[in-house]
Amino acid sequence: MKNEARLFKSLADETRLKILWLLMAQEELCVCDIMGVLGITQSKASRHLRYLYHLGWVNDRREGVWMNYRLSVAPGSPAEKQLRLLAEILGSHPEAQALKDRLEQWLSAKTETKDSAAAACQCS
Amino acid sequence: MKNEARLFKSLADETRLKILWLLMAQEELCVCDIMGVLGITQSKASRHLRYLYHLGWVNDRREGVWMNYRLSVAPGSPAEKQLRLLAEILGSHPEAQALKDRLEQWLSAKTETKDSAAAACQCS
DNA sequence: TGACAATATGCGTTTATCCGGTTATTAAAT
DNA sequence: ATTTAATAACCGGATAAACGCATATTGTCA
Repeated sequence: MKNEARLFKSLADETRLKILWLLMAQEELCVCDIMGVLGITQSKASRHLRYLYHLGWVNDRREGVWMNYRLSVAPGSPAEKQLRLLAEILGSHPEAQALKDRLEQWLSAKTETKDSAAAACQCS
Repeated sequence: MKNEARLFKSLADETRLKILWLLMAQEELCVCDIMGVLGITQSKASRHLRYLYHLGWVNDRREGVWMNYRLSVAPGSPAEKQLRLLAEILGSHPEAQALKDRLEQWLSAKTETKDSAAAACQCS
C-alpha cells in the first residue's frame, strides 16, 4: 500500500494540484505556460511537472525546444476517476476558477502574436 | 486550494490509509484495535487517529476508558466519494485483503473472551 | 483517595519535502 | 561550431513529517 500513499502524496501539493487542474482545462501545455499562468519560477514548474511525469499523471511530448505535457490517465482507470473527483472538488473553488481565467488570457495572448510559429514564449 | 492539498496530504501516509481501510470494513474501532491489527505503537496509532479526526475523516466516541473512532464522511460528499475510490483502489490489493483478514481474527479473538464487557483489550 | 488501563501529548531526533539559485542538457538557428 | 532559448538536474538550506520514548490526562474500580 506504499504506492497508494505515494500516489496521494503526489496530490498533496498545491502547485501540483494547480498544474493538474490547468491540464484538465487545456489538453496540452508547455513548461513555459505553467510558469506564466501560475507565476512560478522555471525550476519549480519543471520540477513538479517531472514529478507528475514520473508518477504517471502526465505524458511529455517534445516539440523542438518546448516540452509539452498532457494528462496521461487512461479513461476508466482509478487515476482518471481520481482526477474527475479532483475536478469536482475544485469546481466550486473561486481560486480555481480564477486560474482558469488566467489560463484563457495567457493562451489568447499567445496566439494574438500573429506569427503562430514564432509566437511562442517571450518567457521571462 | 491549500485545503485541498492538505486533504490529500492526510491520505499520503501508509498508516493513515490502512486505518481508513480498516474503518471501512468495521464501523467502529478503538485505538487499541488499530494498534493490534496494524502492529504499531500506541503513540503512532493515537497520533494518526487524531490527525484524521482533525481533518474531519473520523469521529470519536468515548466509551469509558476507550476512545472509539468511526468514519464521519457525509454520504454523497466529496470526502465520501474519495473514500469509495480509495476502497476501489485498495480492493485489488493483496496487502489490503490480508489486513481485512487480520481484522476479522482480531475482532473474533476479542469477542471470544466470553465476558463481553470486560472482554475488551488485553492490550499490550 | 490511590492504583491501574487506555489514550493523548510534549520533546528531541531523524527523515522527507520544497524551494531558489545555479549549472547542465537539448534543439534550433545563424 | 557558436550562440541562444527552453527545459531538466543538481545543491544547500529551511521547513515540516513522522517516529519512539517518556509523561500527562482521563476514566474506572476498589
